[in-house]
Amino acid sequence: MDIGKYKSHDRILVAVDCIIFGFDGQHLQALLIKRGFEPEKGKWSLMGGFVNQDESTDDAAIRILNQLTGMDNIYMEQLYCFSDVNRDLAGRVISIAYFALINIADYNEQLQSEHEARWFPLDKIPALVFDHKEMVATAKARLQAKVTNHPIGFELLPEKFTLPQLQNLYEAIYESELDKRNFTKKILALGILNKLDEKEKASSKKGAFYYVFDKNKYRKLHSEGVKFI
Amino acid sequence: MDIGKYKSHDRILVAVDCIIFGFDGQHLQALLIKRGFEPEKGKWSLMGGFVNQDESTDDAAIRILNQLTGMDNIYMEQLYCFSDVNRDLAGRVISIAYFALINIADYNEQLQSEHEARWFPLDKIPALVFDHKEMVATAKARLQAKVTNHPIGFELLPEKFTLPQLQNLYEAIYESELDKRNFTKKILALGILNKLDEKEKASSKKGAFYYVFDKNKYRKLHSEGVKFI
DNA sequence: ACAAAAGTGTTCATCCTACACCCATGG
DNA sequence: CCATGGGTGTAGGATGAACACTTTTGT
Repeated sequence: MDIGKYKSHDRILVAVDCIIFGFDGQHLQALLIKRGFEPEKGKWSLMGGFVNQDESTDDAAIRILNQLTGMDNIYMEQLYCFSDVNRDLAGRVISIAYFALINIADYNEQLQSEHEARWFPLDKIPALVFDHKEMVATAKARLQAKVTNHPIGFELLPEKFTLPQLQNLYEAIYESELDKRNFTKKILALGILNKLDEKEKASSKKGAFYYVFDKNKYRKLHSEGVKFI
Repeated sequence: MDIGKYKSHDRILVAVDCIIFGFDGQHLQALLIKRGFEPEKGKWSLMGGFVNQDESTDDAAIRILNQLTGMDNIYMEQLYCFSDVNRDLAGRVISIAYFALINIADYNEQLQSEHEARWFPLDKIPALVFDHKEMVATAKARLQAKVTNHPIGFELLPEKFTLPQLQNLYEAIYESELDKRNFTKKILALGILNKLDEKEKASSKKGAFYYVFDKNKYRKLHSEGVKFI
């Protein structure tokens, strides 16, 4: 491909870094790895990698996420481009950050060990390389804002979940407690959850009914103006 | 600077493109230029340019915006990274799009001519090069979302403005009409506008009082949870 | 029987929406 | 004096927040 007039301009290394969120039932977690190469080898880091000539940053993020988790079809969205001149100790690299939401139970523990990956609760993130701390903070803020108007919280839960589990999730994301009755009322009023006959009995004696998110009902409703929790 | 282990990776041309919004009192406008170089020379385009090794994308956007408008201290925020492999006809270029809000009256007409720049109402944007149409659409959506919770509309107005002018602006952004009484009530209740004694008499016989945005009052209030219009 | 979590309604305050007339002034 | 746009208040409906007791069942 002819690069024509562009020849004389600076070319820059472009990376993607992924903030991967999971939920263990109580706390919101981020998946971090021990960085495997210099500089800063051995330090905690987001999973990342370089963007190739023949792939979009979206494709690169998908590839890199799959490398770490073995998972496909993960909810992911572009977060922000971090481009400070000295953000990477080894040279000029701009990074397009992505955040991903995964059901922590689907996560393949086996792959984890190759990269020395570990989940950290968001309030216990260790020191991270470069500007990764800022990336995590930005991702958390984006998640909080987004979850208010979009049904992405379900990405962090198993297919079947109970209302108490869902409420715990929202409480973890918002870092504040919600009223059980108001929460139930609001979420059920949306008409996007289907109640199953089955109960989850592990976490209480009475047991809580399972629900599933009905994407079709949501789409119909989503023509205009959705408000979540 | 040592680029260490990164040497073997692909380097990519990184551009920024600016969606520049202005407001003429009635319609929301975007500032476009006739592209001055190949490929697609002579076609309508967003103002853009390449990011240098020694500058952040923010700095590049500021530089490029200044080149076109001669203006500094412009409200600008990063929009999105567009990175499709074939988005630029002349080769692999990723573009970080920024959107800017300027007071159209401050805009220096002189500079305009160098770049053959012109304002276009948002509903009359001509065909644009590459993926710039998508960029404009994304910027418009972001502006609509952002203006609801953040006092950035004022960036599009002169320092002194009337309530009818402000309402026209919000109507232009939302593409819908607002009730005058409700609008006035809501915006004044925020307590972030200072009324002047002076009236604007050009657009009506009675004249409308000028107001100014009080950034300090806003900051105090902004500790937590602002809702705008 | 009791501990532990699930489930369920009502009241009050607040916010949003709809709506119409008088005012000031330049021509 | 009249045409034009500026300015103002209220009532009804919808939404959000606060709040406590009963149910189920495993131990």
